[in-house]
Amino acid sequence: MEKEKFYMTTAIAYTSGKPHIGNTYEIVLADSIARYKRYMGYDVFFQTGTDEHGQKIELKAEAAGISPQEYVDGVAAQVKGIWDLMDTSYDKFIRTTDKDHEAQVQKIFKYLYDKGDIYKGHYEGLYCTPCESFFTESQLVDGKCPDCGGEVQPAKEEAYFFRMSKYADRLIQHINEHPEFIQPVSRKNEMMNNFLLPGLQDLCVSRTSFTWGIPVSFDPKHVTYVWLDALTNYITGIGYDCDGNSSALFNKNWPADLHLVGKDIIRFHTIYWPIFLMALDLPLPKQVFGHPWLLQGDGKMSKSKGNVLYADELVELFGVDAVRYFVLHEMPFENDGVISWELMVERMNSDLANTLGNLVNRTISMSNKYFDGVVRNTGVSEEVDEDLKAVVTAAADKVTAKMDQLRVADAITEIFSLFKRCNKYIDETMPWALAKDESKKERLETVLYNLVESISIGASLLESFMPSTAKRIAAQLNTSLRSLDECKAFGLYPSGNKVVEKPEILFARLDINEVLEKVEAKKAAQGKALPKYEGVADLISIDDFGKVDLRVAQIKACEPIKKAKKLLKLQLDDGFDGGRQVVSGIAPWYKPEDLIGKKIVIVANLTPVKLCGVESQGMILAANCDENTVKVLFVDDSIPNGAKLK
RNA sequence: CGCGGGAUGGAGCAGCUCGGUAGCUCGUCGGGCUCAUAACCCGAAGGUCGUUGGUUCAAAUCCAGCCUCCGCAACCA
Repeated sequence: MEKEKFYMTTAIAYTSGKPHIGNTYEIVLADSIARYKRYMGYDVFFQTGTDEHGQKIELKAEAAGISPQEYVDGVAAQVKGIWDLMDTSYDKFIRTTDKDHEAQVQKIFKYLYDKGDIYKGHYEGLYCTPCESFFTESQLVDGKCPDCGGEVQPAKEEAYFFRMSKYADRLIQHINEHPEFIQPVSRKNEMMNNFLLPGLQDLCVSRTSFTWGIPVSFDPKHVTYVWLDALTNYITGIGYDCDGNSSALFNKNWPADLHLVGKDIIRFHTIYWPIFLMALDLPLPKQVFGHPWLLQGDGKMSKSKGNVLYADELVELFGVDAVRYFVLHEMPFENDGVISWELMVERMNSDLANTLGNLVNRTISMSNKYFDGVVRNTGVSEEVDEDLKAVVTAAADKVTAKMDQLRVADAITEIFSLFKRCNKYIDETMPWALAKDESKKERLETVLYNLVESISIGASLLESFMPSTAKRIAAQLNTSLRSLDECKAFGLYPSGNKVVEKPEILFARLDINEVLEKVEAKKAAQGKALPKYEGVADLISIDDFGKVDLRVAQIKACEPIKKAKKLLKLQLDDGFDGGRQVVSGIAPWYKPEDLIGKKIVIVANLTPVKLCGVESQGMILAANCDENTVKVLFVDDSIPNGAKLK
């Protein structure tokens, strides 16, 4: 019988930097699904890869002093390295800088242009120069820029657009007729209500403001803008050809059965991507699953503190399968999961070391102790065996049912229920008591056989999620992992087989304090310690200091900025005509009326910037008292406005 | 009114779509057992399911408002 195909993808990772544990989560989740589908008998093709174009990368490369290509080569290798480290079984790793991908994107762009779905147009609207933003008539406040209140003028900028509206009705119909298309369902309503029903805007698909992208073949000053470039990887990666010469792989696998993406980009995958496909006359993917995020909890880990979690660091401390187990287990289904060192250690100890590791260990130990490792089924059954057998043989179907709904965390829980049942069985049968009675010897053999058999099945089911652990268990039991069907029958472990003499510790228990110490030690080793004043910035010369022009100024007016939570807009008398406007992130600590009239110190020669669209011509000095408190530096009223500090 | 998510015994979560005994893991306490990685098994305590109101015979679950926490965004110059 021909195997049914199953084509699934992850989102491609953006190569602006090293992927952290949250990115890694997606590939591990996808991998466990891919492996389980194979296990179920599907002919799976599993694609992942990297998204390598865009302005951000251009800038990063420039900052690093290398070409964008060199930059993305480096990051892509890093991404692939982590995917491999996590033991993921992808079939194809596509990069959007692959030549065949680029060629196809150009062809697709041209095709859609010729077809009239892409047209050359303009960003047109009322432009606010300081804010560098376009607005529509309705967005204006009193005919002025809603952000800064400044004058706006009509302006336009050339760009290519995709006619989204043309296909909107078809898409709405498709979504309504295929309730399984967007998963979880809660996302479906979000898409419909927020984007589709109000009416789709045409999508800008080219840019002229940067060059690191796929040029539009017939208008090379434009490069293809992100979504047409990135989303198409799902078809180009398996050999789509716009001219009609698609590969056999493509013809077999398209449409995709599952796109696995982060919930943040589900919109692009359930609206823009299907519409692109309609325009190309291709069938739509069967399902898009927007998975939740893995967040770093407890405030002890954050980007700003420079201690973001990376998969390779976690692996170093816990091992690949433990990290796989953790990310899969902590991610319920619809809600975001949390990761912290404490939670990692708890799961390690409780589930992996105690429930699973210890079970394998004690079972093998008893086999050796009582029967020199030989496991025989003597068929001396008792009532208690029945429930064990029922639980064990039912596990496969339960796991499959959960996996069909992509409830990976629940699927794993089912497997661990099996192991827990085994532990209970040991207590029920009390092998050590049987061992004391020579007449119970055969009963004892059966008990141990039942345990070994149950563990064999559990390990087999576990393989998709923790591949190397499953193999290690099988090796210790001196057996091979079972097929899914073989997991539904009890008694396939060869009677008379001999397990290893010395059980290997699968997962060692960890002490949370030791782990935290190691983490601290590692962090300390990484950060260059300053000998005397810890946390103080590098030394500068007096000349460097001289570059900073500090002045006293008085606050004349002050008001909050509507769009911002933390920002206040301050009008200052800095001793110069007209004064100046400064924006400062002190709203959580000061009310405007508390500040008016006060004298403060400002940095007078900072390059002006816009914050939340409001121009700030300097910065006021304030002290970080602790993590959550900022206090402004007020100065003596007798100091004249504009006085320079040194 | 920027977008989104959450609030369920000490901690982390499930249950909510399709109202009707509040469940799991960890922790705590008590007990059992000793094969095993101080592990395993059993039992107990502990919850007005954020708040107010509404619908209903019945609300953790549906509806409205509120309070609060959190992510993201806005480059906290």
